[in-house]
Amino acid sequence: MSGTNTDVPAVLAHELPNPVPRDELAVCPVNGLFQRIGDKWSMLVVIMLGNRAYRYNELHRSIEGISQRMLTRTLRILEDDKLVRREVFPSVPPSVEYSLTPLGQSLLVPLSALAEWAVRNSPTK
Amino acid sequence: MSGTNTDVPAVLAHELPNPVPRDELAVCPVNGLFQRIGDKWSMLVVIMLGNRAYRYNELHRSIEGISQRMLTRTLRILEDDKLVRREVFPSVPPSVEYSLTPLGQSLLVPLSALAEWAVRNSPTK
DNA sequence: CGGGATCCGAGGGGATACTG
DNA sequence: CAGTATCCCCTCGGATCCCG
Repeated sequence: MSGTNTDVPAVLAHELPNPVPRDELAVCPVNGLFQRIGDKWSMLVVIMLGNRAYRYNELHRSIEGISQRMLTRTLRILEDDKLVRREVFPSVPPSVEYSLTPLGQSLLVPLSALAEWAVRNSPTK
Repeated sequence: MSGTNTDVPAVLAHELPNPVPRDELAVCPVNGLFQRIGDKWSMLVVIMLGNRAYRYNELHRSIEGISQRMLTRTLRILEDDKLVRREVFPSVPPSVEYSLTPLGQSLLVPLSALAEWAVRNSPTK
């Protein structure tokens, strides 16, 4: 149980000093990002917002298939992660605009690379 | 239901012809890959195998925290996706070796880019 | 050694209804 | 318009036992 992860790749070596307490592994930023990428909608929203700013219902209609609950939840999480910015315009009726932060935009780069890989290599099927 | 996804980013445009049946969206290779990235262990296994080939229990010990069930499941899925190759050596005791396919290795590139982004931009916290 | 089969809890995610 | 609240299902993933 002690001598594990000794030959871990460089990309993760930064995260696994060695006899890594498994709690540390859960907090690993790489896995953290991977988790977020995995939840059904996050990255789709990021990609949409990479296009331009959207208002709430506009986003809701554009993604079509996402529930209000999940859209809201996804946006809140992305907001907490500083990937998305939320701007409220106190008009009548109220208007809320979502856009990518600089951090969010920077994520778009490696993300697109991955998306292109997926497209280029078919659905594996 | 009809006029949606008209301003979808180029990266997804390939996948969403327009009045997209949501089943199609589920089959989208980009989302497909993202899902797989998200499930707790897949990409960790890919990264490990990016290092070198591993035998089953060796992999099990190296990741340490993964259950047999999930390791097996993850490997099977990755195998179906042609990302991982499984080789059985009919020795006594039996030996099974897992390694990345060329496809799997090619995934490693954009994946590392994403991992580096995650490391560079802290855990957002 | 390399798994498969089964059971179970946690939470991700959809549908629907309601609100400021 | 932009959400919140509730219910409920279903999958993910861990634990445990068993097998060739």
